[in-house]
Order: sequence, then C-alpha cells, then structure tokens
Amino acid sequence: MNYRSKKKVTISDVAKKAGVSITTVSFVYNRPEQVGNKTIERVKEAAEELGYSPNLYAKALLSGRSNTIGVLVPQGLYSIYSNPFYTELFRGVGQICDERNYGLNIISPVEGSLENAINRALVDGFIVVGINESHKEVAPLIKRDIPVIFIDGDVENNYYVGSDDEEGAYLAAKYFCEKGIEDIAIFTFQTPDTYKDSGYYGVGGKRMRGFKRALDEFGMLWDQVIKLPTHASIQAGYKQFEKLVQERRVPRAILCVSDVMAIGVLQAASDFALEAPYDFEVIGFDDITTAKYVYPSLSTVHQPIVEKGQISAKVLFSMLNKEEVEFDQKTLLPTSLIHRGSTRQ
Amino acid sequence: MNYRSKKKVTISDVAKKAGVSITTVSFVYNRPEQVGNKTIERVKEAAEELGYSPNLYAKALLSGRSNTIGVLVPQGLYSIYSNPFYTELFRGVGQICDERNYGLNIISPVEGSLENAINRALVDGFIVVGINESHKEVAPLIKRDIPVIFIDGDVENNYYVGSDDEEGAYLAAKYFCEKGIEDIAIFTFQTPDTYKDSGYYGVGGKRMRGFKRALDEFGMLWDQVIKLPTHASIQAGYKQFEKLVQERRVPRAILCVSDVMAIGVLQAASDFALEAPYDFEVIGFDDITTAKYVYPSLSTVHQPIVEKGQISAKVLFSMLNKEEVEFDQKTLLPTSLIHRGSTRQ
DNA sequence: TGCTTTTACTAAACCGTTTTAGTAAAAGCA
DNA sequence: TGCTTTTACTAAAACGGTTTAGTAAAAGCA
Repeated sequence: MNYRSKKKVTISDVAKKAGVSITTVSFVYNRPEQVGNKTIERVKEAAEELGYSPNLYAKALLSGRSNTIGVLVPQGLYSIYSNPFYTELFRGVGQICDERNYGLNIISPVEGSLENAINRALVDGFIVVGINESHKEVAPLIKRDIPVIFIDGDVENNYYVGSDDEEGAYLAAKYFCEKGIEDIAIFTFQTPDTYKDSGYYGVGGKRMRGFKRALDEFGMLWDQVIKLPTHASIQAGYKQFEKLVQERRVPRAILCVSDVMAIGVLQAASDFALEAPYDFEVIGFDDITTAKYVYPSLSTVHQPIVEKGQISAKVLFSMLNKEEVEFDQKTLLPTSLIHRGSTRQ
Repeated sequence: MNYRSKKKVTISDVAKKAGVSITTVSFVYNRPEQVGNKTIERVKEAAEELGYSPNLYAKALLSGRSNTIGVLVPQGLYSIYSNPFYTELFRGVGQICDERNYGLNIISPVEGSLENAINRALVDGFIVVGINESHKEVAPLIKRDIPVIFIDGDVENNYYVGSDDEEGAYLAAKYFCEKGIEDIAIFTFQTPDTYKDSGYYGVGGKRMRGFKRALDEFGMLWDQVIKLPTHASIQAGYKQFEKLVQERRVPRAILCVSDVMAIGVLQAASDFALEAPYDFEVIGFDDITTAKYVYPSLSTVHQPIVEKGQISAKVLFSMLNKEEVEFDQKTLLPTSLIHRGSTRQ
C-alpha cells in the first residue's frame, strides 16, 4: 500500500469557505465570546467540512512554548529502554508531568551527537542525565538559554539532583571487608569513549571511590582487586561472570556498579550450578524493582530513583514558571545497603 | 534560588550586529558556500557574542516537520513507565528511531483526554497503542491528516500491528484443560471506563475469547470460572491473590492476562508459604524480560513485543516518507506458550 | 432624535525563520 | 575594451497562526 496525505488546510481556507476573516476564525477557537452565534456555527461547519486542524508549529512559534520537557540521555533509545534504571527515573519525571499536564520527550543522541539532538528538541526545558555540565556536547544547552537541571553528573554551576553514590558504594564494600573477604571482583561501568573524561567518570567514578575508601580503611590493596568493565545490561553481566567461571576464578564476593549486571551474574551462576550466597555473594546498585523478584533476591545499594526523577522535574517546572525553587541548588539523596538473598548476613 | 532567562536573541539581532542582512545570516548556517569567508567569520562571531541559537519552532513551521514520532498511550506516564510491556514496546520503536535519527515522544492523556494530548503533540506521525480506531478520542488524529498506525486495538480502516492474542490465550487455557483442571481463575484487565466500549475490550477481549474457546472445547462452563478484574501491575496481582488466600479459595490454576499480574501472584504466594507449581499453577501473558528471572520462573504466553514496536515504527516511517510500505495493512504476529517454572509439565 | 455604548467583525502587524528572485560589483575572457 | 559570467549579498515573500487597534452597525438611553 501507499500512503498519501492530502495537502494541509489552513485557517485562511476556512475563512474563505465561511466567508469571514481569518481573525474571526481564530476567535471562534480562542475567544468565542467575541463572535456571533450563527458565525461560530458557520465557521465550525466550514472547518469540519474541510477537515481543518490548526498548525501546531505556528502556535508554538507565537507562544514560544511546546508544553513539553525533555530528558537528555547519553545513549540510544534502544539501550535506554532496556535499562530499568531509566524506566524508573522516567516514572518519577512522568508522574510530575502528568500532574502538570506537560509532555515528556526522551532525547537521545542524533547520529551519535547529543549536540545535534539538543539542537532539534522542541522542548521547554531539559533534565540532563549522566553527563557532566562541562562536557562540550551540552554546551548548546546553555546557549539556548533554556532551563536545565542535571542528574548524576559532575555539576558546579547548575541545578543538580543526585544520590550519595560514594556512601552507598562504601557501605557495600565495607560489608564484605568486615566479613574479612579479600577475594573481591568489581563490575564497573564501561564508559563510552565519547563521554569519558579522565579516570572514573560520573556516578561510576563516585561508586568506585566509595568502594576504594572501604578497602583502604581495611588495609586492602585497591590495585589487587579485579575490575571488570561491563556494559549496564543483564546480558553483559552474564557474559562477564561466565568468563570468570570458565577461567576458574569466581571470586568470593562481587560488587556491581549496577543491578542489571548483578542480575546477569545470578543468572549465569544458576546456569553453571553455582548459587549465591553460598558459592559467592553479590551486591548490586540501584535497587531497581526487579531486584526484589529475582532468585535469589538481590542485595543491593538502594537509591531513590523515582524520587530523583520527581524532584528534578519539580525543580525544572519551577524554573519554567519563574517561581521560587523549593529545593537547594544541589540535592543529594541518601543511599542505603539492602540485604536480601544474594548475601549471607 | 530564582531562575530568570534573558530575552531571546533572534537572527535579526545577529544581522544587525554583523552589519549584514538576515538572509546572509541564514545562509551562513544553511548554505555557507554562498557567503564570503570574512563575512562568515563576522557573522559567527556576532552570533557567538550574542549567544544566538535559531528558533526551532520557526524552523518547524517552515519545514512542517519535527523529526519526531509519537506513541499514543491510554494512561498517564507514571502508569506507562511502571509497565514493562510498554517499556519493551518502546525499545522496539526506539531502535528504529535510533536508526532513522528520529525522536520519540510518548504521548499520554492531558487532563484525562487523549484528544487534548493529540492536539498538542509536535510529532510527524503516531503509533496508537491499545485504543480502537473507532474511539472518539482518536478522531482528531484522522482530522490532523497525519500518518497513524495502530497497535493492539480493534482496527479496520488503518494500518495495524498486533499479536495473535486469541490463539495465545487459547493455548494457555487448553494446557490446563488438558490436564483436567477445572478449578481455574482468570485475572482480567480492569478496563478504565473511558476506554471501555462494551463487553471485553481490545487485547483483553481477544485473550478472554481465547480462554473461552479452550474451555468450551473441553465442555467447561465459562460462567463458572472466576474472573477477577485486576490492574496491570505487580501490586494489583499481589493484592488479588492475597484476597484469594484470605478467602481460602486459591484455585488450582490461574490464567493472567498480563505477566505483571502473574508476578504479583508469585510474590504473594511466596509470602503466604505457597509455591507454584506445587500448590497451584500460573500462566502469564506477554513474556516480558523479567518473566525469566523471577522465582519460580514464569510460564507465559510469549508475544514478540519488541518486534511489534519495530514493525509499527517501520511502517510509520514508510508512510512519513511516502514510500511503499513493506508490510500488509494488518500484521498479526504469532504467540506461543512458554513453559517455565510456574507450571508443571 | 441624537448621543453613547456595545456587539461583531476585520486589516494589518507580528512571531523568527527559509527561500526565491534579483542586483551590483568583481572576475573572466576575447 | 566591452561583454558575459560569477560572486556576494539582499529585499521581500512566504510559513500559519494570534493579537492589537480599529470600524461600522446595532442597541441602549435620555
């Protein structure tokens, strides 16, 4: 089949057909009290017959608003929608958008470039996730003079909402240290080159610093810990653990910088007849919804993802409406270690 | 703190500052080969100093395109982003958007009205999920003369992509019937009044008809089967099963019209020291990713959700580009029964 | 009746771009 | 040198609406 659209019918087509000015047509929709009843009737009839519907871009040009906010994410939509962390974040942002009758647009790189994406996004403001404010790709944001708030990046000069990643990671690592476990592997983020500055980047960096602080405290050698860069997905976690099994170096304890990796680990373990917390222990990070339901249920560092989304949306809306913002410029949410089935108390 | 934006700088501000016409400024960005080098230099400098960034609505008005497609969903964003079915659907749609460098906007009701939402959405085309084409709320879509494709609704006159819900449900119910189980409960969708026509609506209706066909075939009385309308969420499934336990009428078999409900059932069962498939058996519907990872792993009717998203996006893009569409007007994807831990072979 | 107010409508300006059609100056060419 | 072509730029017309300022006719009023 072949789709063809008829050509657009504009306000002046309706005006012509109804025998009135375009002003009158506009008034029929926007200030009907200024128009006589029979005229309203006639205009609406003409509009109906022609199949008129006002052009939204023209309206947006006049008002300067789209009534939509954007969440800027550093990966493609397929990745993003495969990662429960983002889904839960969107849940929080979306809830506030529901309340305010705003639209929500997830903005991901266009041809690999966030700058392109920003330069095309028809939104009134941005929530930027996982990117440092200093990153050159987000420079056009400042230029566009549009309200922006950052989540999970290194941020100095803008609004920011994040979790206490360093502390959460510290608690997780400390738990193993206190048990005297020395044979630890860390599944770290595999930072895409584009967004990598130096050393450990963003939340991944903060979590690593938390792990290190605990190990340092207990006199363990940071350099001797196995660090395995792993994509944030179940599959990648599975693969990484599979490799450890095949190389016969499954450690006593695993710290994952993300729950999905940890779930992959549990899955792989089960396929190789290993079982947490008996053959090894594992702690994830994020406390996504699924963490409770997997088997064994996943011990993890909880961070309030949904709330993070809610708060950032609220702040953004305050900026949009030029209201006082009811939050500090930097909001740091608490993290906590949650013991479930994948660790042995 | 208080956010203030400076006033917008336009192309004519830049033109004035650089001492050229606005045409020249426009050319600098869109057809630089038409402009002398020193002029380009001068214009860019002026633009930089003023912090110029072109107005996207004006551009969109000219081009008539936003390079974004919309997925129209029947619930608020909080609900949608709590439901893995949608997330996986968006994954499929998003993948194609990634490839084509298109944006993806999830459009949910504005003040409870999808019509409002449609009338504000700055998108080039719509994928409509779970709503019948005859529903009055989607009428403005046809009016806006914009490409549309439907997923999971009752559709006659438009492009449509769906799964063979009736057959999948039939297989699930038949499985229990063949085992001679008569004590069956069905967890059905709780259709919001707004979108309810008559009888069982949309995919929920198709699935119910599939269940019924199997029961009929085995001479079981449809009216004697317990039917429990349940919201599509883990919590609601949990609550519903909890009630069954408390009323001491846990059935031998449960058919759920959605995986999330079934996962709630498993969770509640575990909390009441019941365990599938020993104390009862349960089959879900959808085969969301999590179904594999819960305990016991969930037997379910598989439908290719991601593929559904991919196909509908592909069809929509063909319509947008006025290409031949490589799919039939109606695409019906196969479903199949997957046995995992929550049933006993 | 004549004056004021209200009602119903409209012309024109504007929003911020892109694009078309055109021009003057510079360059190319015999 | 005189003619044609190219280069570098611009004025003005779109795009499709909303809004302001204004007008003519109808209604209100003494």
